[in-house]
Amino acid sequence: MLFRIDLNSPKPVYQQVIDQVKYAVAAGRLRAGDRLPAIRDVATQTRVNRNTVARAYLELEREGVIRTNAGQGSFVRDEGPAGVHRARARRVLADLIDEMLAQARQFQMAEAEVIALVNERLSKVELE
Amino acid sequence: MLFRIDLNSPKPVYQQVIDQVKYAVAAGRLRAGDRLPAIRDVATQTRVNRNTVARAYLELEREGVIRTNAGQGSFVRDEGPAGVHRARARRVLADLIDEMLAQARQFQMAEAEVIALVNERLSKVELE
DNA sequence: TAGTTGTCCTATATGATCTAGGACAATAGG
DNA sequence: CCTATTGTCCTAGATCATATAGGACAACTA
Repeated sequence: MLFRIDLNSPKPVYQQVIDQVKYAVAAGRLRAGDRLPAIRDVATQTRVNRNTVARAYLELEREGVIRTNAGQGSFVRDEGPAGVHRARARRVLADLIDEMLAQARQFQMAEAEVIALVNERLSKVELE
Repeated sequence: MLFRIDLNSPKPVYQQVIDQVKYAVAAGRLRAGDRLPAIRDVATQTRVNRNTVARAYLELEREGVIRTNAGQGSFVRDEGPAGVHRARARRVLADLIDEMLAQARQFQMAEAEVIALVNERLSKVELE
């Protein structure tokens, strides 16, 4: 696992670390039990203060993505029963979609136009 | 035109004003030539400092959404030949869609599953 | 025992955001 | 001409999030 930090990004550094870990886990590049690099190592390599990296790891643990123990390091957690997370994921995504559709209605966009736009973005985003 | 400002939102107040004007224009609630409320009036009604509102109006003028003259006020600009407002609406919606797709990717959802979910919500939301 | 690791702590710096209010030119309407 | 309105410009300060800096310590490993 290596991090790419952009100091000029509007996104905070600690958030970039969080997102990159989450993405790596979702993409399968990091699997349950895999160890994350040590906070101080990440800090050195990315030239970021160690407290900033620690903040990211702390948040990741609070969200249940990793487990961490002093002296050992931080490790990707087991997923647990897949069905539960799956249902919750669907609910979260449905809310986002509803919000998007509400905006489309405000713009008086036709249904076909919205679908076309979704497909257009899908082809660009390269899902999975 | 009236504004709804949420001081607890992570989105800056001036950005909320900008977005609400843009959305109103894109949705057709504000049309070319329509006058925006005076900066000081908006500030009073929303209990926001007048400089904050002025910053939003300034940004809207720089983006070509409105034209403004001291002593007169601010007015929605003509669209021009290209359908600028329409294009802006598409961009706003594309951003929302991208955000949604990013979340879907985090959830490791297949493309087909996302599309199915969009269609499911579409049929419930009754677009237009 | 010595080194690694995560954690906690205080202190400081910076930038964005927001507030506060003074001052002024352009405009509109008597 | 006079007055009120409107947008604009200015300085000043408060607050918050982010990030840096480094000291200290407990848990763990070899």
